[in-house]
Amino acid sequence: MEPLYEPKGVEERWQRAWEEEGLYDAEPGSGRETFVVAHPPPNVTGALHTGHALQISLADALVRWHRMRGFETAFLTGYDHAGISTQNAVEKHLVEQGTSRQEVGRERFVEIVWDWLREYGGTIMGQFRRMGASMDYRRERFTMDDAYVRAVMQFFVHLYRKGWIYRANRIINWCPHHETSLSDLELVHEEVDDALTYVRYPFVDDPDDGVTIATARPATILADVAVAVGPGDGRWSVAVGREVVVPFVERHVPVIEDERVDPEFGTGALKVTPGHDPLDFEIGRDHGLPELTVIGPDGHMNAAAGELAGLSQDEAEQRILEWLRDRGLLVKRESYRHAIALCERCKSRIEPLISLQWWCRMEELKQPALEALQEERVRYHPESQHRFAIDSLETAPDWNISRQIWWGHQLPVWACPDGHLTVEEDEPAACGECGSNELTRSEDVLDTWFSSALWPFAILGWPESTPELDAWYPGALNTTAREIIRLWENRMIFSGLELLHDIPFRAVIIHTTVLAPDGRRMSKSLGTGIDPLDLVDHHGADATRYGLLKLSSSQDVRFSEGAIEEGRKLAIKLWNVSRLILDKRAGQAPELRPGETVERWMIARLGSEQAALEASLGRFELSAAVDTLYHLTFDDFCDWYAEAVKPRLYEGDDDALATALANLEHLLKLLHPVMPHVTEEIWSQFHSDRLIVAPWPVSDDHASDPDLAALDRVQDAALIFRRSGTLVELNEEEQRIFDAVVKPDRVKVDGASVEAEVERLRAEIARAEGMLGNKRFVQNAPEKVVEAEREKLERYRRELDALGA
RNA sequence: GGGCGGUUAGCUCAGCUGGGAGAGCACCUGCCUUACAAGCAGGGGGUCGCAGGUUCGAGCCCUGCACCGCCCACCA
Repeated sequence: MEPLYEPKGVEERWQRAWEEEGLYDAEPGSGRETFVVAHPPPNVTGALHTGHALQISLADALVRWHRMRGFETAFLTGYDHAGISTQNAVEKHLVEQGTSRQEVGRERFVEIVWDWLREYGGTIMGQFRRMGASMDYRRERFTMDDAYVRAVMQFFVHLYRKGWIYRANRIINWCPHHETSLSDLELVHEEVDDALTYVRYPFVDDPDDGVTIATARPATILADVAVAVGPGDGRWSVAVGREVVVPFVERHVPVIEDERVDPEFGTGALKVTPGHDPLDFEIGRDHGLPELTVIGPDGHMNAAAGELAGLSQDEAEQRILEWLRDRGLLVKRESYRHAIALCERCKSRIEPLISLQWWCRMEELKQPALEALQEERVRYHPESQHRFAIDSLETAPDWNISRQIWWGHQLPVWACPDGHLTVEEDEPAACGECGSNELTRSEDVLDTWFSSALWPFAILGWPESTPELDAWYPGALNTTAREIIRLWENRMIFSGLELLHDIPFRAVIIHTTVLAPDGRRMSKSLGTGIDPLDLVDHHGADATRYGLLKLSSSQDVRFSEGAIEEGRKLAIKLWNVSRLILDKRAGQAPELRPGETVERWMIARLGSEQAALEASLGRFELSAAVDTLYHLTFDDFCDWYAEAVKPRLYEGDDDALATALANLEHLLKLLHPVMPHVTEEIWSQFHSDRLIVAPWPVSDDHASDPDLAALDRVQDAALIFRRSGTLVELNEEEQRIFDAVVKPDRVKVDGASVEAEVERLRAEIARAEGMLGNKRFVQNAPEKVVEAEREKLERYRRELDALGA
């Protein structure tokens, strides 16, 4: 074996071999128990980021573990068309080429997107491979594949026919740049310095008096239809029921009472603008107020704004403020810092606009999903996220599923000139109501998440009945980030239950958010991102996987390269200890033939640590799993076992060699799910088959206690010797281990430290005696705790004896 | 404003149902020991955010406070 392990090259070679040899492939109908993971599809234009890398490390470790355990394992992948994000990228590209979406038109634009995707899309799958993700890449799916589109259409028609999809004017979040509506979940909020303007609205019957309101958006005054005050607000009781004059447009509107008005804010009086504010919209609906619109889809003042039509909102605001000043109605302006909504893609300020949109009723759809969550047929991990998921679903508002963009699944809705709507999966020949054959298709496309919601079964061929669907639904688990719970996870669950009457997966693993080293969120725009491919380049995919898993213990964690370096050290250590054993192999076959204490001890340790590892993996606690592997390898396998048997390996002891090979095999298997490449490379040195499909060792969680404890005396002796230079009496076999591992003739010991050691032991003894002398402790503490304390006391006394004190 | 999480060694973090305060990195000391100096062995370093409470016993449980982060959110 090469003295130095170089992951680069080796890793890529195995990635190719595994895939070419079909070892990632899954086939339905094997009859074996299945383990299916429909991995979250990355955006087709996306590049690997830390979140993906962690997600893959996590899912792939569990997948590889199950594959070795003999499950029929399907790790499925593909791409999401990512409507707005992809459209953005292509639009930017068009602008660079001196044209625009509007200029080329819709049909041509969609063609260009496809061309563009063929050229620039899909790079991320190569990056998944580079992480070692053992996905069945042959089965890659895309949410815009013909078959997938049919699934989406069928879902829409299904919901429509059940009466759960409807069209309604609602106030929506409008992005003036993209000229589309956005769901609440596609917004970001940002604090800005603004002004709060106090304006007096004169009473109709007493123009010298009036109601003073506060507004952050004077331009919307033109669309005011009422002034609202809190019920029973003494300050304004004289105003309620009277009419006031809306400035500039001089409209007469009522003063109403509504409990949604916050009396603490401003003057306690709110101008009601249903056309341009979500809260006002609700108030307007409840009070039967008109809904006026003075701002158009482009964010400028529209025709209804009269002489201000065509102006930007800022310009309109200036004109209105002038008007108010001239008439003494401008009470004051004060600086005001507040959060406003922005489009998460282009950061344009969101316009709340009234618009005709398609909605999906949640009331009925979510019920079975809620039951599934409450009964824990689907479980989110960790538990706190389970509660959050239930709460999110309970409070889920109706879902705005239409988008006014061009890239996506066009709604299967056709209108005739009379405005009748026909909803069919395929283009109908004639209007379902009047028979007109002059049909035009709705220009809207569906929210990207509407198609994502079908991912776990649409990729298996639904709505067709396929062997894959039959064998692999429901799947085992899904991994994702916290913020995706509402957007995706919950929606997959209710969609699966609605269409297939079964949950899509049993577990959802909500993974850690990896923050930048300074504690901020990793983001391209902040420049705080860490490119996982750089990590892979420098340290290897194994080390990167290990490191990310190591970091994945809590909800949020700061990235630190130290974790990755730890992984790299582990790979190197494993490589080197393998060289020690394998370089002496000379054709010897692995076989457990333990002759000495230290060998039985190592076998027992492998068994007990395997049990610990399996427990951690079973709980999806990969951080703990990785920690177990590290210490098993370094402390037990290398520092004790390998050191102890080394002399016998050099003597050419066949039993020791065969046993060492078998123990190495065991260790490689345990490490493979986390560090697949280096383990496979070592495995290949003494096997012709592949570790990736080697059987997982038979679980041995009751490794015998005597074997596990066999080295206790030697390890104690080593500690005493290294600290104080005192040799403890050992039996012959223990002495051999001691000599091999501790190498006492090579250790220089500072005699003065005997004193310190005696001191330490006396202190420990005093502490233990104190505890055991405390009657309350002895009476109340669990028996095993007291017993452990007694054993400790005895051991300290023995050690003190051994030091001759 | 709501939800979740965090505050433990210089740094990044473990610490399960209360009973020895830990790991990795960094630092110090000694070792080129025939797998590994990308290594081995040893060591220093922490009133476990603050204040109370429960308990024989609290990093862990309870109450309050402070600070930090993430997610969510219609205070005009």
